[in-house]
Amino acid sequence: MRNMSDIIEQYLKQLIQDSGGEVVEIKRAHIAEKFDCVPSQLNYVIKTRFTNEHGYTVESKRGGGGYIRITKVETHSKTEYLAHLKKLIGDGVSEQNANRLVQSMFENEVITIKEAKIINAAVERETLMLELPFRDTLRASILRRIIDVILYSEE
Amino acid sequence: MRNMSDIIEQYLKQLIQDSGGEVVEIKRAHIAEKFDCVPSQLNYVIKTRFTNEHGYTVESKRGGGGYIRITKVETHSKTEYLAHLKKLIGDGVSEQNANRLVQSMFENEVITIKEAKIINAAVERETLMLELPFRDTLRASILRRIIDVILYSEE
DNA sequence: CCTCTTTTGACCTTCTTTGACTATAATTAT
DNA sequence: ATAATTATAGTCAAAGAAGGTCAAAAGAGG
Repeated sequence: MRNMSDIIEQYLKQLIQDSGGEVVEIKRAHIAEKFDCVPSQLNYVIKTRFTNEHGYTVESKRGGGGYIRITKVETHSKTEYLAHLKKLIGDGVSEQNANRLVQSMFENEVITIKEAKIINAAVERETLMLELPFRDTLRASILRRIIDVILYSEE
Repeated sequence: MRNMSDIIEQYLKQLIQDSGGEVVEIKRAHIAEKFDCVPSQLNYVIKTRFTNEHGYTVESKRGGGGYIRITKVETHSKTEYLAHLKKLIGDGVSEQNANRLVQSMFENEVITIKEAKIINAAVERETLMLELPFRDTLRASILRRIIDVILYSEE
């Protein structure tokens, strides 16, 4: 793969899978050493690839016996999961976060890849042709409506 | 041969063929060096010879480990039909006409019922929260973008 | 000549990597 | 108990590594 951050991302996701698909607990320094990078790179990876929008929760503790725990958000109940996403969207959402949400929905098999592309296209910056902050508001509105539709058509 | 852009075009198409005829991933700077031209020439080549209309999709990423990926898309039989729809949409479209278009796409099996619902949700009056005539303009923009991804993301 | 296409380069934006400095928790020494 | 030390993790900004944009200059064709 292309770069260290991507590699570490994959590694962590594998760890989650291997441990039952829900959670993983790591030592920051340990992973950093394994991949021969600075510890703070782990923070970067987490901040860009394991956000709420991506469907993860991260907890950590400093000091002796410290750790970083990454938990995958429960998606067994599609209803709750989608309600959760709607909450994250709120009244406004950036394109970056929107993409993360869509990615998460795809990974959780709520939508297909084609649906993901359609949704992303609908909320792209260029498509929405508006200035901030209206653009983020509109994007949120569109996404919330789409999620509603997905909720309906599941039943 | 005639000029650098044509040569690079041929080279890239050859690369796609050699790798199974579907996709190629390059480093812009690397190709530029190979042909002893400025990196931005690659952008020119891509913009003039690997467009959607030519049957290609281009994705890219900046920063460390960056790349440009060119994917060849089978131009399926629906191409003309969708181009026609885009023309109909033009710079503005009412909700009613939008719904008709979406319905038509569904009936022509260009999209699934769920995709139809998603698209309709995205362009609803309520969702778009704008006054006329901006609303119709925005709706047109969204629909045109969506048709593009439908056209060029097939299979 | 005039127009269209190609070539170039300066400047911009985005993403990643790195490291110095900070914050917090546990352990050990006083 | 309290203080000092050690072990972790977090933050933030600078440096580095790509790719993107745009318009001027150069070239090709009619």
